[in-house]
Amino acid sequence: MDVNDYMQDVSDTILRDGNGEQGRTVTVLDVSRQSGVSTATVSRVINQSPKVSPATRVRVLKAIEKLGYMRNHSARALARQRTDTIGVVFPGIDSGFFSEVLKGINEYAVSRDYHLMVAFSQGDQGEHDRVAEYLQAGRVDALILMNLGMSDQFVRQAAQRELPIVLIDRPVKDARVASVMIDNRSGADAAMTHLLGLGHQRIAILAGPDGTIDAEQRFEGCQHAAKRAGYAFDKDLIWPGNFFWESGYELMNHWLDAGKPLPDAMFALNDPMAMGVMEAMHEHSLSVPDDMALVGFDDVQAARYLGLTTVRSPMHEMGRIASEAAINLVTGGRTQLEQVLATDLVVRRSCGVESKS
Amino acid sequence: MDVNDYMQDVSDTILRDGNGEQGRTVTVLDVSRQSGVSTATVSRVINQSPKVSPATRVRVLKAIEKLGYMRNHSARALARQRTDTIGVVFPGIDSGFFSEVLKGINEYAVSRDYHLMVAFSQGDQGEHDRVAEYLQAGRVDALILMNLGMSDQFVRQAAQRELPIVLIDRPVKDARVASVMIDNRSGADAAMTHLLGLGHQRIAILAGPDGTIDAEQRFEGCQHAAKRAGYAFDKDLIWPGNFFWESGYELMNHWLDAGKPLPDAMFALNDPMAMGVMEAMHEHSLSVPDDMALVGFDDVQAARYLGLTTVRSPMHEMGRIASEAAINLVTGGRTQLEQVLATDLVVRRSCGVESKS
DNA sequence: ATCCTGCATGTAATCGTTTACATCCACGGG
DNA sequence: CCCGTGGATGTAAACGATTACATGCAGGAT
Repeated sequence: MDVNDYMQDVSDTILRDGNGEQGRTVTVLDVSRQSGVSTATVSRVINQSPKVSPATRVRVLKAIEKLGYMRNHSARALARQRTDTIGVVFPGIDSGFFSEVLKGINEYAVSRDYHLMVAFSQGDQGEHDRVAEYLQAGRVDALILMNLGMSDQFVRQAAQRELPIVLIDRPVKDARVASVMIDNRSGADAAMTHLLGLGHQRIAILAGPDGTIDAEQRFEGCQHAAKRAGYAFDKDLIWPGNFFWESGYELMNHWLDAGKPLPDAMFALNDPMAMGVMEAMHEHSLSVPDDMALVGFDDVQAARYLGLTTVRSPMHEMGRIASEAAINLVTGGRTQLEQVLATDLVVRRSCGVESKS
Repeated sequence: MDVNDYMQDVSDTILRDGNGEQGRTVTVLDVSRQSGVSTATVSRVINQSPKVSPATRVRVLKAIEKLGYMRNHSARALARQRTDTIGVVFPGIDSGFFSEVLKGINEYAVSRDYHLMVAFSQGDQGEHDRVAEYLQAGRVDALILMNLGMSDQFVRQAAQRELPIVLIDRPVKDARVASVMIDNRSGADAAMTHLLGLGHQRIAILAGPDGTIDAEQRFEGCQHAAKRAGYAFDKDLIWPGNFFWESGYELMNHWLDAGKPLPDAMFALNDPMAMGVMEAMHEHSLSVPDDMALVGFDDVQAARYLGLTTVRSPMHEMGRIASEAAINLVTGGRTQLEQVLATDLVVRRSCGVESKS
């Protein structure tokens, strides 16, 4: 195949190619013929290699334009052994928290020309592993796991396959795994301190499910604040929530239906539960904050709509940081393996302090 | 390379391969050697071809197990000219509607062994096209577009590239493009009829942005119901919303701050706006439904939390149907190109009728 | 014994790029 | 006039699978 056969100016060639509406895919070979260079050079142009003379570069670019060439991802990935894609495992159930994180992940990924492949974890244990397995086999360059329930065993195993892994909202268990967390303790401490500062005497805690890091750390924050203020919890006022809206709704309904007296204030360890509590109270014609002050945690979108005082988790930033960590791990850039992001209290009307927005 | 050289039983071979912890990737060739067959046969086993004797099948499977082989996606995609992946373009801003649709898409896709690649459209026009361009070049087998603002031109263009496209919540403009819609008209009609049936005299409509299909169809539904009931709209009570929470919030605030009298009822053409209205009223110490009945549209998750009467859009099912259509288009299965899904009214307390949940 | 049939399997081309290495050429110094 | 140097470009071998086609073989019909 003598390339010189094609050594004619672009405008000379017969126009049978039309504007690329043909069925056959346009490849680098077509471009190389059209522009009279080798496929290697075409590839160099595509990949912005500096080792191409300006003249050939424009010739190739013209040919690309004319033929409507688009590079084939699979072939490229195969040759380069990278996919420019990061996989994200998304929890099946989501209260808006992870959706927001996902946006952050995406935003940064896009800025580095990476793409996102998402898989949903349906909740049950076996499913978790199966879902993440999808992402093996060279489909993605790195994995971001947003799922609290993912088994440690799996994480380690995956890490051994030389697949960089970033964990969100979950501690590291292994080297080779990066993690991005939020400062649950300080956040909970601040919220608790705020409630105590308002002079509330009987403060209830709507806790999270046992065994999850967030639930534990947030509770620790509460205890720490209480101790510092010399406040002692009433055991009866520590409710066993599970982080779902329903749990707040039902626990509060039971409490009220049983005719028990409301606490002065309640700190629900995440927003959905706080919203469940609000709803139950509303249905009993009780008012937040008049009958009970209420504080949540995370600042999901709906919290603002409901005027819920809460602790803001920097979801968007978590995503960005995780994305950055993942890509840096792939490209060999430096990365801090464990990052803890600050939280801050957002005061709205649900805690009884008047404030804008 | 004589395969007979490797014609020994698996258990005979030297165990220098360990359990696959080596750095080099395990390929079909490795498996073929290990099991004493050709790569073709290995491939046949992997792809569940029936043309393999049971004996060899187990031998190959053992080898795969032993070496920890995982097939390489890029190579497979390159050879088969399919990726088993469908791309989803997700709107940058989302009130929970599209997240839910996405879950539906995923659920069905998983059941057919397809994967999901997502891209976010950041809102501005140019971005839309750029984002969807990602998904070209053989990265995905089909595209599901959830974005209202995607330009028609782009859609047609993409359709010409033989890439099956499914539009969600947006009408077809071209053959070769499937679409999944909801029955906005009937839904709005039902909501309006409900409000009229409750005897409300002054009913406000919080409309959607001009030019979007949903907004138009929903409004038509209102008009239809009104005409049938012999009810005439007050022009002043048709508010120009834009489907965002802020729009409901601000319009209601302005109205109240101006000291104008509340309507008897309001139908916000989507939930976020209804929630904005609720919030504004709440901040003015007004009650829904006592001071004004309120109905929304879509039944996003938060609607339930707020006791908002609304029209349910079958988001999950839309996703499922879209996913099914996309995959069927790829695999050549039959597909109905335009599907309209039914909506139904969900009565909660915001319209003044008492009812459970 | 011969031939045909059909199943199980192997051979090798192919998918579209990338990239290490080889080549070619022009230019400047000696 | 020769040679070394370096920049621009070409050659061809990967990358890891799939698959059309060829082959070999066993068994039944004749």
